[in-house]
Amino acid sequence: MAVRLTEVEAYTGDGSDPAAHSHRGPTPRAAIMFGPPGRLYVYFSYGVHWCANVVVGPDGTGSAVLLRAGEVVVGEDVARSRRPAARSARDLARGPARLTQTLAIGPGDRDADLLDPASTVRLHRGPAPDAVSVGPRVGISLATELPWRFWETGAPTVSVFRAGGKPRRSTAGQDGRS
DNA sequence: TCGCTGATCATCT
DNA sequence: GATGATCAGCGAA
Repeated sequence: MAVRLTEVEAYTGDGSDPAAHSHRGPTPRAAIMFGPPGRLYVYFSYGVHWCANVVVGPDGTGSAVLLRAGEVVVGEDVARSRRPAARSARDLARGPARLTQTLAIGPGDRDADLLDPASTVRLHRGPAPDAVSVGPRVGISLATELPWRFWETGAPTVSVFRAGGKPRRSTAGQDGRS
């Protein structure tokens, strides 16, 4: 089956991005981010979900692109069987954990080479979208000022913006969430 | 459609 | 011992 990506976020390990898993160096979890580009970085989120990233940049950079959303273009029946909770086609891969569920990506796909035709998960280049929008990343509480989320303008599968979890005391931003 | 809450655990303090 | 790069289900508007 295949999904066309409609929304992604960038994270860098060069020290300027405290929201990145690689920000504290190559810990066991983030080690794959520091490896060669084109590999899959998979992490377990909130004790419930798996999310997928594509490692990018020169070896050792610790940078990756989080796959946030897409639309199913091949194999919608398979996607539906994997995500019975989806109420509409656009919910099949709308959000990073839903995307991995639809693609059946999990811990077994860690460090998969996305450019190797023999891999179970692969990344292909598709036609460029008509327009791309840029804005703040979703669901993080650090470095919210970096406009490192990119999505296809107008795509119905794009995540609704949410500010990060609980406010982090260091930065000035004090919203009323508790 | 919006807002809230529970689930559940690897990672880091 | 606290905290998330989240989602689904619920009730209310």
